Formats: sequence, structure tokens, C-alpha cells
Amino acid sequence: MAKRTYYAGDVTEAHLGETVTLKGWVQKRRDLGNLIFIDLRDRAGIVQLVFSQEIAAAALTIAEGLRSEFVIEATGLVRAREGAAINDKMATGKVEVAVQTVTILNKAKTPPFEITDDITASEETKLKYRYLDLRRPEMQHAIITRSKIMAAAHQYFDANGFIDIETPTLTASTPEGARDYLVPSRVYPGSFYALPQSPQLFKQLLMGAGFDRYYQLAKCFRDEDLRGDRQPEFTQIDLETSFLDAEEIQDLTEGLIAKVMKDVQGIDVQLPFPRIQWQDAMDKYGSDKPDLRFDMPIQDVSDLVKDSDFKVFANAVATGGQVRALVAPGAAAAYSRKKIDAQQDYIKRFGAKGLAWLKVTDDGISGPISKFFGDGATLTQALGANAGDLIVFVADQPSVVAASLGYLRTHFGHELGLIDDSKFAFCWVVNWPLFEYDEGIERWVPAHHPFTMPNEEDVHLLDTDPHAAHAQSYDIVLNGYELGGGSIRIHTREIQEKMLHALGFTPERAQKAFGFLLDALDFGFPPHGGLAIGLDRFAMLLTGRDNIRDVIAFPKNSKASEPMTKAPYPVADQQLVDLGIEVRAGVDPEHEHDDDPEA
RNA sequence: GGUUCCAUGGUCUAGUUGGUUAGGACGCCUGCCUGUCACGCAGGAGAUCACGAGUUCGAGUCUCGUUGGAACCGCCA
Repeated sequence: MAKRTYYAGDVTEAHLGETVTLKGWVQKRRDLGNLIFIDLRDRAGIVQLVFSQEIAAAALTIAEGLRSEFVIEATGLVRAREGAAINDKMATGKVEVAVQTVTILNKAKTPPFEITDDITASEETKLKYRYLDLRRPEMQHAIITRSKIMAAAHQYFDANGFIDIETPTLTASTPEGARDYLVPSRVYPGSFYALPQSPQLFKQLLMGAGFDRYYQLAKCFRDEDLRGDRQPEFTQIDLETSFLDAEEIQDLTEGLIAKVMKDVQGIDVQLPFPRIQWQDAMDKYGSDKPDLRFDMPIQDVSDLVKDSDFKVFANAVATGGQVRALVAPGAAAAYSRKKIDAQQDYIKRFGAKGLAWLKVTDDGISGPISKFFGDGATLTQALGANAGDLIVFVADQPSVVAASLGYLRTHFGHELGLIDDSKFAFCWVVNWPLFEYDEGIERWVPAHHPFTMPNEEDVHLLDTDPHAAHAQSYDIVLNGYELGGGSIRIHTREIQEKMLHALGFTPERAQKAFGFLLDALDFGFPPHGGLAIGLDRFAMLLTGRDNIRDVIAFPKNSKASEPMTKAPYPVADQQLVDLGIEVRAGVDPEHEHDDDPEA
């Protein structure tokens, strides 16, 4: 085998007249008889190979037998393409390689789908043959982008005095938070390790150990149901620092993001990012992760409608709720009654009872509830609505209003083309509540986690009214996605115990679950704080994808299984015996293991 | 745990009131072709209509169930 001189995608006019050796996959064969073109693909791109009698008869004969996805080595002369032969659509379209010798390194069966970016195969098929799907240029780009983000992060942290420290993957189950993935212990039958949901406690303890600035690209595991932006195992860009306040940690994070945006996208982002109070984000955008690529704020009209004859509005305000509105510019014509009803049905899943609406016309307002508001001038002026706009209203408790209008804002943003896809709109959401009420389990839970420090002026509330306290926490948001989050942590036993007490922990339970942390706080623990960024989401957003599967080489499907290896899979009986485990129920007969000793 | 949707050659799909030789595109195979790049032309192969029951003279189509998949809500400290 000859040595490769260039990647196929890197051959340019600079190499004219040069004899090159390329190795890669046959993307496409165009056989014109005694003239054959082969598109040769490797990770850098595609270049056209030419085979003909005049160049080399033997190579032409071999080229006749080439098929899609054969792996070949080709040596030939780089020459210019002229006139109509130039392909402007190809990066390498001004050159081609006249092949003198070609070797088939390996043949290939016809792949189950074409290796092309305008692929039509289902997600299921693509995941089953993931190694083929990954050959597609856009997938290669996604995975390479991920790698570049990681490289930029390593460089940034190293340059800023951070120490890369690995924390355990086999660790202890935590009582709060997501479900843990458990790993049975052979040495202690009936006992289990847990895979970490995050390195949270370990990185705090590293601050206690004096490392001062820690980072890690950490694998995290959560046994919860999947979404487009959620996988059961994912990677965090995790950092923790001592002696820095929230502003300083945000500055460091902005530096990291600026470097990533520059190195990976070539974009100079404007610093600092806007800081938005959590309450303002909820009020104005109906979301704690607002998409700031477009404006379209939610507006409160409670005062304007509380005395109206439209009972739904009046009653909502009278019973402690609110009425808020969203002006969808120019949407009146595009939104038929049927289309609005579809949106109404959608927001019912957030608990909304209905969706009231008005269309603004040249001479007032129209729509089923317009009769309650005269010519509507008061409303349209207050909302800044113009003729042709659609106004939607939700009247309910604040959380329902926020979820519904927050969803609708994003919906209209996309539908009305208000979102510039090329934009990256970062912001910080700060000053979160320390706790939020969980309707499902009917108790207060930490808005972030139980190690988050309350605001200085709210520390005393832990004794009196903990649920009114706000936290020194901050989320970094990009284009409507929670990119990451962090906080200043509690570094004294006294406050940490109060926090756990407020969460309903007895001192005994607190000691049992978090005793090692509480003990550590006794031994001169520095003030500290940090943050974690979701690497997968970051890579997803930078590559313009809408599913994090696309930036993970071997992801799980929506049912948390991996179609290629078929994991998870029942294990051999002997393995269970070794672990002292008996499987009680839920074994799917189709998924039953064969007692293959290799398994 | 819940809601909605989907399953037809290798891939993506059409398939009407239940009666079709299950149609198309891409891919694949054979032949022809010296400037193609979505090559072209001629011909060809390829389907247990996811699985199992049921209704019916007759089911890709209707009903029930099962399995697999996708999205969303819950969940994700």
C-alpha cells in the first residue's frame, strides 16, 4: 500500500500536476462506457476520480467493478477541470484526479440506505447501522464539531489554571433528584453502586481539598425518559472554583463560550451576555430558558380586563390568577379558527382551559370575544397591536399562563419566521427561587439542588420562610435551550443543615445521606461555586440540529435502548448468580437471553 | 405512568366506498455509451403489506390484541 498524500476533500488547485495517493470510499460511480467517474469520499470531503483508456486501461477495468462504499486506494495526477466540466457545487469541483493505479482494499455490500445528506431512512434504520450513518458528511461534521468544542474547552481551562480531575463513575446512589442507574456489587451481594447523575458532590469536595479550580468533561447518567434534547448518558463540561462570586464564575464561563464560538464557529460573540432575572424571564417569555433570537414579549392585561363582561377574564383575576397576552404580528390572516383551535388543544396539556383571541382589523377587533371589548382600542394600544395582528390571551394561574404563552411565543416565532436560524442568542437567567413546589409529590423541592446557596439577604429566611428565599444560581441559556447552570454552593454546615431541614430531612436522614459532605464542611471549607454546561446540547445547537442524538456517536433511541448492540439485554444466569440477583418480573420473552457463554 | 401518531420490495412512499397483476421514486442487476457530477438510454430482479386473532364470499384497507418505532405531557434535585 502506498502512503496517503492527502484527504480526498483536501485536494485543491494548489496540487495541480502533483501525483497523489488517496484512500476512501466510493460515493458514486458514473460509468460512461470507456470513461468512468468515481466520487471518492473520506472524512474531509469528496473529489472526483477519472478513469479512461488514455489514462490507464488496467485501472479502467478495475473501475468498472467498483460499487458504492467499496474502500479503494487510488494514485493519479491532479489535473484541472475545464469549461463545463467544472462543478461549482463541489468544494473540489475545479480539479479531478486522473487515476493511474487503483486497488480495491475492501468490497462492500449494497448499504441499506444511501450514504448521503439528503437521507430518507428512518431513525430506527439509521441507528441500527449507525456506523454507516456516521459516514454521512453532516454526521461527520457534527461529531467533529463536538470534538472541537472539547478541544477548545481543554485549552481554555488549562490556560486559566483549571485542573482536570476525574471523579468516580461507580459511586453512591443519591436520595434526591433523578433516578439512578444502579450497578450491582459482586463483592457485596445486594448492594449497589450508582452511576453519577453529575459529579456535584465530588467537585465540591475537591474545593474542600484545595484544588481551587477544577474542571472535567464528565459523563453523567440519569435513568429518566428521553427527549430530543435528553439522553440517559450525556456529557457535561463541569467546572468548580473556590473564592469566586457568581459574577466571576459567569465571566469565566463567558470566556469559555467566547472561545468555543470563535474556535468552532469563527464567531465573535458580544460579551457580557444579558442577565435576566428569573421572574422577568417567566413574566416576559413564559420560560426560564427564553429564546432571545426574537422579541415578542408576553404582556399582562389583568388590570385592563378584570372588570370586563367576559367572565373568564374577570373570574381569573378575581380568583388570584392573571390574564396575559401575546401579540403575534401579522398572524391574523394566517390563523384560521381551526388553526387557533389546534393551538388551544395543544396548550391544554399545560393545564390551560382555553385560548381567547382577537384579530386586529383596520376598524377595530374581531373574533368571538370582541363584543366584550368595544372597538378594542384600549387593549390594542396597551399591547401595541396593529391591524393584521393576532392577539392571544390565557387566563389562569401564573404557572399555567407562563407555560402556555411561553409555548405559543416559540410557536409563533417559528411559524411567522421571526427567528433567524443563524443567530446565537445567549443569556443568563439569574436569581432563581431556592425552592419550587412539586405538585406531583406535594412537597417543596430544590429548584436546582440542595447545595445551592441562598442570596445573602435571604439566608435568614431558611429559619422563617424558606420557600420565599432566592438562590445564588444562574443558568446559561442559548436559543431557548438550557445550555448549563450553576450556583454558589453552601460551604458551612449550619446553612447546609438548615437547607436539608427545609427540604424535610430529619437530622438522621441528612447525616446518613450527606454525612460525608456535612463532615467535610467542618474542616475549613472554602466558599465555592461552579457550573456545568451540557456538551451535547451545545454541540447540537452549534451544528443546527434539533436532536442531541446527532452529536453523539452511539446514542440511545427514544426508548433508551441501543438498536445496534440491542442494549440493554438480559445477562446469562451465571452472571446473576455471581451477583446474588434474582430477576422477579418484567423479563420480556422476546428479549430473553440465550445462555451463550460468550454473552 | 399518560396522550397522539406511525409500520407496504434494500430505502422512502401511493394505495379511493373492502374486490388492483399491490403503483411510483431512489437503490440494485445486465447491456450500450469518452466529460459525467441527481449522467443518459434499453431491459430485469426484488413484497409473508410488522405479528396474531376476528368480521366478510373476499382484508394492505375494517375491528381487537401484540410487538416495534416517533413526538409530546409527567419525570429530568
